[in-house]
Amino acid sequence: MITAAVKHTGHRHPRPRSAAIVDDIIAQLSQQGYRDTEPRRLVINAAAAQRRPFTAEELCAALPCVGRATVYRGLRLLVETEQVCRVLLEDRELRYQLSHQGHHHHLLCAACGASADLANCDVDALLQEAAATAGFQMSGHWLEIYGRCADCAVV
Amino acid sequence: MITAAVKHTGHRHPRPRSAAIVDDIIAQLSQQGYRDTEPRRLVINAAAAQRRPFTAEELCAALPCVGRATVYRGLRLLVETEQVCRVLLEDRELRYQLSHQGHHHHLLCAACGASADLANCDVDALLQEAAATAGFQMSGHWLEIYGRCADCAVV
DNA sequence: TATCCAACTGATACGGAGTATCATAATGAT
DNA sequence: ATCATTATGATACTCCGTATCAGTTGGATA
Ligand SMILES: [Zn+2]
Ligand SMILES: [Zn+2]
Ligand SMILES: [Zn+2]
Ligand SMILES: [Zn+2]
Repeated sequence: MITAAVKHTGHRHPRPRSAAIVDDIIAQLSQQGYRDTEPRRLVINAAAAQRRPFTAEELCAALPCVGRATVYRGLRLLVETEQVCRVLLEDRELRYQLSHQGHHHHLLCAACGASADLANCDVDALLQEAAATAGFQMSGHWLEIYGRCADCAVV
Repeated sequence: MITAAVKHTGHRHPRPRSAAIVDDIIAQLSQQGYRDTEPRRLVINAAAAQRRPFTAEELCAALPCVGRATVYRGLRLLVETEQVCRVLLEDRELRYQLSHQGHHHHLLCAACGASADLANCDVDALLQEAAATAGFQMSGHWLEIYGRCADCAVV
């Protein structure tokens, strides 16, 4: 049986490191009028525990006590509030990962599944310009980068 | 209306303008060992008749006499042989369009659904470089650009 | 032209991913 | 403690795409 993460609010026992993340996200959601519920915390906690971009179904499997619809709703909310990013693999499988805020793109390793952020990249400006040259007003874009991370690189 | 260059192959009755396209694609497929079949021609013809990126289901609806599985298989083959591109909309809906060969990206208009190609863009080199800086070996990428085409631009 | 096999087709059924519904439960403001 | 609002979860559903498989067709060969 799983010993559930007990909610410690201000006493001596240290909580799992992800607890701070969960609290932070819950706080952000509260600010926007969303409630602090047990299933929602479980979803956030499970998402934070993943080491790789994960699928909604993986989260469902990791949370047998949370309804499937609730997991999907939770993820959708987290994406809407930009706490979680969507990641699209080459085979169009949709995965998620905790967001590091701000606009960025993902370097996705085909070998180990790792995801790294590519920020501070002027791709966006370049695209904007290239689009404008074609008389196109760019309002957004979707960019995923596939390959191999440093650890999995082929010599 | 656009008067297309009709390919006259030695007889008097002009065929629909798309016939040349169909013949060309069928020829390419034949070269690779794929057969020239009636349903396959119908799929290619219907694809060529679309003015906007289209969904597989739209093609099925346009081809009631062709089995659904055949339409899907036909599209898959056309994508594999690079006669057709996949286009991913912002809501992750998958659409297709005849390919203009070579690597390129799409400028997708949210207002009218039009798609224009963005070629001759050095985004790829920039990405490659940015990825390399992060120790990442880029092998591919997915990029779609959303916004408004010249006709639908907001002043 | 007849033969023959691999490729193709289409009806059907299946599976995965995500959402609509709706009765019930929990939250948090008062 | 009350109560309106929001959230939950079981279920059923839709949508997209694919596996299956018996029957058909294309086209190479003779
Ligand atoms: Zn981006
Ligand atoms: Zn890796
Ligand atoms: Zn591309
Ligand atoms: Zn437009």
